Amino acid sequence: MKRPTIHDVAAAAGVSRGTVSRLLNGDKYVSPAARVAIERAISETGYVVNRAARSLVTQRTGSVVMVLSEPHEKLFEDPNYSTLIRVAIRMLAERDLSLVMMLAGDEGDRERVVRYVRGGHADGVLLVSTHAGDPLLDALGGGPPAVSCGPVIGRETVIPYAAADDRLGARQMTEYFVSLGRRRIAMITGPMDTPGGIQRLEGFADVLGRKATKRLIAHGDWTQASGERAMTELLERAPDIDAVFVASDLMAAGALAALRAAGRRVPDDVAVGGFDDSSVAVSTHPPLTTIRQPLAEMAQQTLRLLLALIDGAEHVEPVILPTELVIRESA
Amino acid sequence: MKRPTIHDVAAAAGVSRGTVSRLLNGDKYVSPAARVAIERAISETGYVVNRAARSLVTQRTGSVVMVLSEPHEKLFEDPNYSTLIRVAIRMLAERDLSLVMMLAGDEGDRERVVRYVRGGHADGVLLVSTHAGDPLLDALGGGPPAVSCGPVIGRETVIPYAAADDRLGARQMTEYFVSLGRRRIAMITGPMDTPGGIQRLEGFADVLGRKATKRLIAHGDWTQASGERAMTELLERAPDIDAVFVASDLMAAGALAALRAAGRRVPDDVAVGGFDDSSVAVSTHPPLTTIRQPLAEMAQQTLRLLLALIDGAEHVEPVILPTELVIRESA
DNA sequence: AAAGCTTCTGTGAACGTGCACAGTAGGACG
DNA sequence: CGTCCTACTGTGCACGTTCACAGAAGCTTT
Repeated sequence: MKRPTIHDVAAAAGVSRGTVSRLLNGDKYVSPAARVAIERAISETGYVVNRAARSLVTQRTGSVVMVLSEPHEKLFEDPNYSTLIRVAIRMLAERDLSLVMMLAGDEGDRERVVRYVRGGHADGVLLVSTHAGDPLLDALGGGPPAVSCGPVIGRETVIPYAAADDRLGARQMTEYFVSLGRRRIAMITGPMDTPGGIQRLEGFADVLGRKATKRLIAHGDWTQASGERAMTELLERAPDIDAVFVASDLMAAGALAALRAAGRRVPDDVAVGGFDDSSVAVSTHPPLTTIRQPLAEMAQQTLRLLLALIDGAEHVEPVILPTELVIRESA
Repeated sequence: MKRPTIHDVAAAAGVSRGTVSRLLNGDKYVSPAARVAIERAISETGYVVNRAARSLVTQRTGSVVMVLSEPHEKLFEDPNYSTLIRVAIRMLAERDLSLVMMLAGDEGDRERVVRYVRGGHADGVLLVSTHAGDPLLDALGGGPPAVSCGPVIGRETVIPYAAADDRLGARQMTEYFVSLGRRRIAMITGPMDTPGGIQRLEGFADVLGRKATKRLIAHGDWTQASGERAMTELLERAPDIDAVFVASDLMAAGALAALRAAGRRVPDDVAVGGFDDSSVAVSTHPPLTTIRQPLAEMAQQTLRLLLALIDGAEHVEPVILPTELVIRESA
């Protein structure tokens, strides 16, 4: 019991392969009579086009590969990914493209990705959380179009991306602290080799100017534990702080624990602001005032860029989307 | 500048297509001389086998499709998925299989999945959180092998799966409460049409017997808000409860909020136990005592089953893995 | 009536691979 | 010396599709 081919459909409809193919590929020049006959034949036989055969001649694969560069352990800690995957599947499906996933955590992985992509097995590449200076970026050049969700920093040849305006978000939070009358405002940043690490600190400094001294700034690595450590450190260095802007909700959860351990009340003694508006923001006590990124729109725009490039656009502009302050109880 | 074909490699190595093909497919009967010549030719030309052409003749696609049946909004709320995806990519890559993702949230999605799979575009199917009575299951019958991560309940034709022993986990937590001397132990379950909803309640009842009265049981839908509601409800019905087993960490976070609102101290007045050992378990205050599922091993076993079936195994047995009690501060 | 459109249809070739088969050379064995 | 076996190699075909092309039929224009 073999699967029906385009031949079988053509025979059942009393036309030739060519006509069926034209109908399938949206060509004009198919008579109404042929059209209905073929459509009936397709549903009768349960025909589904064979993508392998199609790829062979069209030189297109009908798939886009999403490359996850995150070190394996912390993959998906970020709710960002789930939204991106969901939106990607959805938008690609509309164009009859499928999403294949690959990891690029170590050298072996990266090699595999390069072979796959350069071997012509994907029509497009969707980079996620690729780090600056990742050799993957160079290796991928010259292949199918690639975009990134979130900026890739430290590159001369810019790769198109859509991202939230991290700097704006940081300004919003810092300004909110100022408007609350807080005077000694500290910050816990992310790693300084990531866009989020750098830009959120920039926004913070934009507002505070020279008041953003080194003494009031500590660095974390996005993990909850690092947030706790950084907060403890800050309290030692500057016991009189009355607000702290933490560059991610998860680190902010850690900071809350450290503040509690030190006997500070939140927000009475110290106001705490997070970033991301992730699910932990509402499970902490008190719930976190934070900055919401338009995750769905970021994902949509990223895919829009990629699809445009796949369709042959020469060049696309990066997209930067505004963030939003979400006020809860921690500030 | 076309990509090199097997022809080009053969020519460069001074042999025929057949010999190159044999080397590529691990056939014996390739002379050492030919072997080195071909290997050099491959690396010189940068040859990568064309999967489409291969699929066409082998009738295999080299890909496995992961079907996410979760309603879209709550997709990936569960850290389970990230582990599964990671492990799946990894184990499939070892066999040179790629992972493609599809959604099966609504009727249109489901139709697409069925067309894709029945159209012969996947060598295997990896079902995730498929609900009982999902029409997808019937539609997929007769196609390539399918397995599920987590049991699919209420089916006559059982589909192979690997899962954590939910019932055991629930017993562990309940027994722990008993050992602490708690007397009025309540439970907040998941939806009763999911395996986790049913089996965690069963384990609870296993230990408490007739003491597990309806008055002490409330139902949630896995969301934090539902946990909060259920807890409030329980406190009204039975103000004297001194412990509550919540079927997921996220719902437990909601329950903690309700308890705090009611002025109960945790764990002094009421002990709280969660389930999953997800990331929220450590961001709540106090951190949750919970049940850890061996996520990585569940994923590995699920993939092992699938790969065995793809390799032609007639039948595989479901795998049930033990859970583990993780004691933190909430109980 | 001839020529030229427009609309539609069928056909052969090509995409790059694996597989079955035929064939060759060399050694072992009777 | 002939036969058989082993180790290896080359070749034709098929997989299912799209695309370019040639051509037919009907209509309009010259």
